[in-house]
Amino acid sequence: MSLTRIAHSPYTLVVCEKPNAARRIAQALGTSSFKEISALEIVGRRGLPPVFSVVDRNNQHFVVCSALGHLYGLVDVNGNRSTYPVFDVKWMPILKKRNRKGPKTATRSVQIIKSIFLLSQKATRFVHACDYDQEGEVIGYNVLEYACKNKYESSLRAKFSTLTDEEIRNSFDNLLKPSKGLAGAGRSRHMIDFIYGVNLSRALTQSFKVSNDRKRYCNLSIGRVQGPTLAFVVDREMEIRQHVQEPYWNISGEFEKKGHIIKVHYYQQKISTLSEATSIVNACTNEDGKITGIENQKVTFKAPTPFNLGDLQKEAYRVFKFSPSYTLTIAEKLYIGALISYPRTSSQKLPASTNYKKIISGLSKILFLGGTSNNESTGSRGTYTNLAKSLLARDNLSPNDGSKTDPAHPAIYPTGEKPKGKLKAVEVKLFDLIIRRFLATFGDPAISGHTTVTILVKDNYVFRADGKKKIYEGWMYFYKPYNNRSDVETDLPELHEGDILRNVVIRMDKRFTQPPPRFNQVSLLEEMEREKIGTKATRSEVIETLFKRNYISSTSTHQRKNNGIGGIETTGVGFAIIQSMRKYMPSIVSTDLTRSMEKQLEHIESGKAKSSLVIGYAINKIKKAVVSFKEKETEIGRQITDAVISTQNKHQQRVLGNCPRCSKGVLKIIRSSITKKRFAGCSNYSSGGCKAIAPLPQKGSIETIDKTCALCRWPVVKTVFAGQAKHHWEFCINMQCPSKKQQQ
DNA sequence: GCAAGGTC
Repeated sequence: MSLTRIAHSPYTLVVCEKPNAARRIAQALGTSSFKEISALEIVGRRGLPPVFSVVDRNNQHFVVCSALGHLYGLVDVNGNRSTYPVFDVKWMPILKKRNRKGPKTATRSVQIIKSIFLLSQKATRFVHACDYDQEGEVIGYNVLEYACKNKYESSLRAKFSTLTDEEIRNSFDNLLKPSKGLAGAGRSRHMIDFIYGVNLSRALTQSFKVSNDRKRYCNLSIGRVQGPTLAFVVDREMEIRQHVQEPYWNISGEFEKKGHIIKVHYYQQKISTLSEATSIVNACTNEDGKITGIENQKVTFKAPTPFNLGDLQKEAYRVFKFSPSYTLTIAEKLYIGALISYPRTSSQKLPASTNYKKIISGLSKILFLGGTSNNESTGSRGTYTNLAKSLLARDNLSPNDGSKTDPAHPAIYPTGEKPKGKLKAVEVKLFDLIIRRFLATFGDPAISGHTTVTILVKDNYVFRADGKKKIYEGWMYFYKPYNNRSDVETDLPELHEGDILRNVVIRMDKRFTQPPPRFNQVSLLEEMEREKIGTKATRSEVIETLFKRNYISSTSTHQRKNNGIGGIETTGVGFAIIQSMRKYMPSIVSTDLTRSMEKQLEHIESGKAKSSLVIGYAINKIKKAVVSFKEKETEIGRQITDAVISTQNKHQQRVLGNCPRCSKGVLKIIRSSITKKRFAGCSNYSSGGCKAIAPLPQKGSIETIDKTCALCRWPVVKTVFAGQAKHHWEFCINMQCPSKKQQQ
């Protein structure tokens, strides 16, 4: 341990939230002597956040250390997961891994805490320099209170919103008092979420256990964010089921001028009765039209805004069909590879201090060999060389910043670094999307011309024809493979007011009103954003949890409509959970809990309310709910149990689906007596000689999800690897499926 | 094998 090496002079210990921030802060503060000390020298362990020793402009000595997000979390003092209610909780170092056989092993958090403790021993002053938000305040509070031993009150707070040299130096020149209110509010938030979530989750799990005589186990959960999110899906499901289709009629037709066919539609989009529609069609059939108006409009589309995490997730879903959590996982890898900036941001703004030209010329050197299908690279030059050139030729570059901000991080942008190793195909895809989006934010507005022609038939019936033409490509040049608006131009011939058009045909189509579309992963995420539940970094995880618990599932292929692929529907379990919660703890499934909690926390923050009282109130409420829940335990359990068991049975069945080859048998999971490996084979093999066969992964559980591949009609199944339920994987079992060829 | 929130 070489604490002696840094402790020649008295120093201020600076506590940061994450290693990156520590490095930036040390760089900004330090003058010439910038020293990095490995954790190996402090606690004898590698792989922990580095510590920096710097001397600033005023010759003050700083030692900058870092947490790794939350190092402390709440634990149930009792520790028995099957008892509830539990109100006796305390803050403890987060222990993630434990040895299966032996005692708990010290984790990374414990090692970091130990190293910060040692550094704190010789510090004369403490600066809290975590992100300036509620969670950041808590992270620093816990480090200063527990690791540094009661130093929060005497510490000073560095307040900055971006990690630029200027802001950091400025914040250290103007250190504030710690925000006790903010820390109290944050810690209360943890407490309330724990008390509600853990107690109700245990209550649900227990009720299932007792009502099936403890034969089966099913992990059920609910919480302040899970509850309302599940309720969104359940309520939408109800709306869809209760929807009554109403018919309406659409009238369209074709006119002709000098051999050009012009498609027209009746000005009124929906005609509600058959008689009205018929009378219009009858009246207009074979009647020529006269142009009474031509309106030309120039429509401009501003460049897109820089990505924040939500925007990136939406776009990656739209163009690649990546689920939001998958996108975050890939983005994290790109971030760790130093290819993009920090992805968990809600900001749509790029800092003015960014050296755009440097990044862009860096990007122009990147070349994806056969990576993206859509580069316009020429010869051996980089994938983005041409795009970069056209931007670098400009005098000044300013991105089209959006309105959303983030206290801790700028929008997502590529760093301009070249990938060090070979990227996976999905990483290339997401990286390409981020690069092109970044380039496109500097582009000019795109302009297209829209023409609306009004056609009158028998002086009484109004039809319209629309034309669309690209006038100026602007930013779309950079974002080409991913442009949303259809590039299809609808051409109109040259037309003038007063022109007579020959009537070719007028027709009507019967349509029906549609129920609202099912949520997909992205629209559910958007709903959570709108209702302000969860955070940018956790929303997609919560959706994954609902899948993992079998509360929600992807709709079967044949049911896919409206919003296309990946609709989410609720399962029987999801229904049962929401029903029983609505009965016994209605606030947990509505967004009210979040709303009222936020209000209480604001009061704590401003000093108007005491956190102990707010938490006491929450405890009281949960106590009452738990009592009435326990009384009805068997009754609730029965409701949930039926749903759980039928879902479990469904998932455990060995039949994967109908055999697409012989259409008589079913594909079943079979274990080979020779190789002991499992595979899918047709039940019609011995009697009918059907040789349909497909390999299956040998590890993990295989679940049927009532889904058939859209391309080859073979069953689609889901595998979950033990302990990694988050990363379940759906695939068509047919090795010859065209979808597998497309992916190569 | 319980929440939600940080970060790797």
